[in-house]
Amino acid sequence: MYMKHKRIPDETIRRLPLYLRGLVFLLQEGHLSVSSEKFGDYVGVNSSQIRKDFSYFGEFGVRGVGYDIRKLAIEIKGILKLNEIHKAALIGAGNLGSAIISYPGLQLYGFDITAVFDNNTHKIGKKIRDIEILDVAKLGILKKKNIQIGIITVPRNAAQETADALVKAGVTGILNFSPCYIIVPKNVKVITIDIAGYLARMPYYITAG
Amino acid sequence: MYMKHKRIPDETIRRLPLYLRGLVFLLQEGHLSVSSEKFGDYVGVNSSQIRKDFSYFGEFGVRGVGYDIRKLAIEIKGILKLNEIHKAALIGAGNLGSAIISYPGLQLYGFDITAVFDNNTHKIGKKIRDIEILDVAKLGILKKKNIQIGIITVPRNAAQETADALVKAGVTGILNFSPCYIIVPKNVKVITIDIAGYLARMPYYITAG
DNA sequence: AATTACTTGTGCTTGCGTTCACATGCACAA
DNA sequence: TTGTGCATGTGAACGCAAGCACAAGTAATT
Ligand SMILES: NC(=O)c1ccc[n+]([C@@H]2O[C@H](COP(=O)([O-])OP(=O)(O)OC[C@H]3O[C@@H](n4cnc5c(N)ncnc54)[C@H](O)[C@@H]3O)[C@@H](O)[C@H]2O)c1
Ligand SMILES: NC(=O)c1ccc[n+]([C@@H]2O[C@H](COP(=O)([O-])OP(=O)(O)OC[C@H]3O[C@@H](n4cnc5c(N)ncnc54)[C@H](O)[C@@H]3O)[C@@H](O)[C@H]2O)c1
Repeated sequence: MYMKHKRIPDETIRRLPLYLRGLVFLLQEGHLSVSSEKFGDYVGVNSSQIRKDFSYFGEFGVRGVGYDIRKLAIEIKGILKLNEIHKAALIGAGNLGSAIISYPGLQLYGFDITAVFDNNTHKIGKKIRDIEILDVAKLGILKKKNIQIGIITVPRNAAQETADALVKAGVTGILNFSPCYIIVPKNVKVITIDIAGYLARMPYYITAG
Repeated sequence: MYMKHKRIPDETIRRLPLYLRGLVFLLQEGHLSVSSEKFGDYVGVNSSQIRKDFSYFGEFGVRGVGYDIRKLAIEIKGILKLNEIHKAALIGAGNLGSAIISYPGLQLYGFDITAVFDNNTHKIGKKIRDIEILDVAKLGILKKKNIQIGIITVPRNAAQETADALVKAGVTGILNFSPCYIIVPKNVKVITIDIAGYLARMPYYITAG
């Protein structure tokens, strides 16, 4: 893959999964190629923004024609390192955790939740979607299983200790749904999704005055 | 409330719920006042960023002393229009929808999901957390109930039609969990949370090379 | 070969957001 | 009343991101 020497904006990285998803669905709808203009309308991003985002990584389109959807999707998968399956572990098999385990949408990006943990003795040993819930004390097996990604869906007050345990088990990427700031070594990436926080902005936007 | 004439950055609005949450939890831990430095460490934001964010709305602190947590929380609630309870409707009582209905964390910001809809005849009439699931065909009652906020947790291919129905029912703010771009009139605010998209960035960050 | 229609890739401008650095102001003590 | 310590509030500098506008390149037609 041809690579530019420029710094890549983090906002660009943030949009790439959105683009990839859009391309996959366009393919499913029977399209084979698309212009930046049409694609921009489809995913809700300005067309020159899209062209610029791609330009950081190479020249993926054909002037006067547009982009080959299949080819572009492969390029983006490569950039995001989504070419191979990524195994992930989920800690906290509660309401949200169960929903995420059952969510087929993660497959689109090549993710597979292959290990689930909890500390509730009533839940340990049971299964969700054919995956047995394990005792969180056995988190150490992630190293053996070579799992690098952890998803935290435990209550807020258990989030930091869970993160610590994940790091100890060799995890280098954490997706955190608990509404709190988590401290990790700087070689570990944490992405926190604060669902309630998104909703909390709504009244500001929709209330007159 | 004293108001500056400056334009307020959207990123500032995005951080306010985070601040409010941090303040509430600090209060629960017994603190009464906090400095921007300490608070910054607590929520994971640079301290001068915090001071600047507040400065768009007034002078909430005391020089040499810090911020009165209770007072600051009230100010932020006022800015975000979270002083009164906001009723919300949720469409799609599936895995994710059920988790969100059961989530107590929305109360912190004053949200109350008072109406739930689905189109599955097996679900209509049943209850989740004492809330009866209604037929989505009856979405029109939102106008009578004066509900302004809708939460979409239906499958992707039903998201746009659900949004259309919500808009028709008078909703002006939509929190959308479906992985797709939704088109609405410009007096309606849509916030889309693409959970899988967050996870999809992880391999880029944690993979060497 | 020349013309037309179309769309990409990108230099440049503009705008937005973050961080620095310090003057300002408060509290408390001597 | 003066001095010391501390933390806020903000102008100014910096850095990052978005969008414009057009040259460059492709395809199809005459
Ligand atoms: N439910 C939602 O829609 C929602 C929305 C936004 C954020 N969240 C956040 O996600 C997290 C989980 O929410 P939930 O509604 O699924 O809660 P839940 O109580 O249904 O589930 C939490 C699970 O974690 C387990 N657990 C508790 N402590 C543990 C520990 N130390 N180690 C391992 N497992 C442990 C519990 O046994 C339980 O199964 C919370 O932090 C919550 O704030 C939830
Ligand atoms: N489950 C997750 O963890 C998760 C994560 C990220 C995104 N999402 C997204 O959230 C949405 C819901 O996911 P889910 O896992 O809860 O799916 P689900 O299938 O469990 O639930 C969907 C619900 O919507 C109902 N429904 C379908 N069409 C409808 C219509 N036209 N009107 C009203 N109700 C309708 C169904 O009867 C069902 O109860 C999907 O768009 C999914 O992509 C889910």
